[in-house]
Amino acid sequence: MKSKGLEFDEFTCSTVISACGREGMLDEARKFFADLKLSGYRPGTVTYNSMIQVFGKSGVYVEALNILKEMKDNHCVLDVVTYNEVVAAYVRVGFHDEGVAVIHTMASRGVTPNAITYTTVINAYGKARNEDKTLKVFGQMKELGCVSNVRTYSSVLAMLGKRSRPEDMINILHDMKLNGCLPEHATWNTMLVVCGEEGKQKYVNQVLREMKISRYEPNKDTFNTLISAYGRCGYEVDVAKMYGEMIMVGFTPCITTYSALLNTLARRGDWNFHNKSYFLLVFQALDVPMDRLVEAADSASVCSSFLFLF
DNA sequence: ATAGGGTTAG
Repeated sequence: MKSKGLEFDEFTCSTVISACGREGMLDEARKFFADLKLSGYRPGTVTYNSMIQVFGKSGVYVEALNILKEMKDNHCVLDVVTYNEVVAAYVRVGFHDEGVAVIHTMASRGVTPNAITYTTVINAYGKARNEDKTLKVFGQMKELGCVSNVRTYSSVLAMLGKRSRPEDMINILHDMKLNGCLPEHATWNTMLVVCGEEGKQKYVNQVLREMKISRYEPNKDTFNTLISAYGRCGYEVDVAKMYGEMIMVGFTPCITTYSALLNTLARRGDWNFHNKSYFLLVFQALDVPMDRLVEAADSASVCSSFLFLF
């Protein structure tokens, strides 16, 4: 471009800078940015934003804040992306409360926080298993009239999953549908993952009902997740039912499927002959190929005592 | 042109 005498613009600069960031080439980004300015280019909002992203994503938040300061000193306009990057830079290093503070700052400066802003902090609080703050920010978002989307809901659901709160998850799912937000494949998988302990099979059943109401077509992953979920609850009958249904609708079981079946057995822990014959009968009735099961056991490093069962 | 998320075994 230079040899042809073409000038760089905001498109060129942000593209180069974010490419450096994706590859973790911080020094190259620094040099490119410095050279730009030396050549007389005045960076605009998008170029500054991409620089903030580079340092924010890599956890060098002090440098991200320095870029922000330079941006202000040069009277460059700060937009919603700028603030969102600053929020991301803070939460990246665990400064969640500082991230929330940025939401207030931006609002007071006339830049309205959007779903991305809120989802960034909601997700961060969720990953930190901070149930109270996750829900608090989620509530504030709603009060201020910012509409949640599927990503916002996913973050809240993931947090509730980590905290084993299936009732709340189902409430959130209802809220989601009430707001016309459609659950995605992984949303359903997330819903199913929590229902782990004894007695939780009713939640798996409930989620399954919700799926049907939503006319959701389970894919292969969903069936694998369902088999695992029922397995974790110790509900072998439904494990078998799901396996059968999976075959019926035409999905080919894979290593994950067999591993989930194996782990259903392994979880029981009592390796007496009675269980052995019972499951072999069930598996045979379902046409589960034994060689595939052994292969799964092998690849999944299931304990040798389990292999002994066969 | 730059910003946020979730996925099955153990």
